[in-house]
Amino acid sequence: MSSYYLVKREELNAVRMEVDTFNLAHTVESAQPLTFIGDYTNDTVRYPAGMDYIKVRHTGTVEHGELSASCFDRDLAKRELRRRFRLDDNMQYIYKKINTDRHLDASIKRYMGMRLTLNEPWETTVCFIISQFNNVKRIRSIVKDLMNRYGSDIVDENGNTVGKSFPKSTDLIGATKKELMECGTGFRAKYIMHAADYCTNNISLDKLNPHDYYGLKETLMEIDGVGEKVADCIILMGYGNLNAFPIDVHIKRAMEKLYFEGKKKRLKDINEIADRMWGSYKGYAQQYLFHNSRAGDLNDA
DNA sequence: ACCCAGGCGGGCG
DNA sequence: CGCCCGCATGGG
Repeated sequence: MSSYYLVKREELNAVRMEVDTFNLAHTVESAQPLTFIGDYTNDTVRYPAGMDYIKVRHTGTVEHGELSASCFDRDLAKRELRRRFRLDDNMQYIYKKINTDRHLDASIKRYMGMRLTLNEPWETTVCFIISQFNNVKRIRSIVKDLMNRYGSDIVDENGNTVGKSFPKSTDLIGATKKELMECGTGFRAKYIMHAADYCTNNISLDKLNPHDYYGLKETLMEIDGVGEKVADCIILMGYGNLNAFPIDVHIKRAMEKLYFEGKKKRLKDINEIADRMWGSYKGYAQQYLFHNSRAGDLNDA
């Protein structure tokens, strides 16, 4: 039975790491890794990583606990945890940097241990193209449909299918507009088609320099459907560059309310004040503000 | 019936 | 430039 092999697989390939200042539920609920499937009652999450399927579990307290991951490749699991959940971030230091006022202080206290995640550039690009003018629940649904239709089967060592991979750009090149519409992509179908073509034939997302904020932004915005905000999301969550400060409707409203007495401001002004307050850590500030401003929003599951 | 959702591209003044 | 509009779709 497949369940037997899954148990065995987990026993054989489980990797454990100690982790401080970590909250898995907040990290997943903040809806940045849109391919993640969370099971909060067991404090676990599972998601595809390349042609592997990872299941992560957090035990212990937020202050000090343990992360365990199981997948086919033990070394991959170890690298995955560190990289994907940014375990090398010194959260106490980062909190010191972004805790500039009572708003950030409250958000940090509320979501203590929430991490940014670092995801694959291509997956991040597709997910955030889909995110535009959309809500999180539907974004997740669309991403899931795309994976089911265009992803490859992920199989364990016994040939049992355990999930679907995230489709590569080459997997999506053959997609027709009709098919993409059936996945619920709507008017974004043409963007996905262009992105698949452009990222296969014109640019190589994996070769871009994560540290070159402006260079990244310029290149990413060559893709149809990628503007300022989506580019910043990709730079932050696909390249791990904390200089990015994506300004969506939630952040815009929150920033105007908190720092401009509720007055309407241009994106440029909001970005400037973010830079003054949080400098090269503003990506983390954004994440805490974003999640806080979405609190009580039950639109996503 | 309306409104909104992690915006973007295109067109116009 | 800055502003404004349409855009697919599903859930409040």
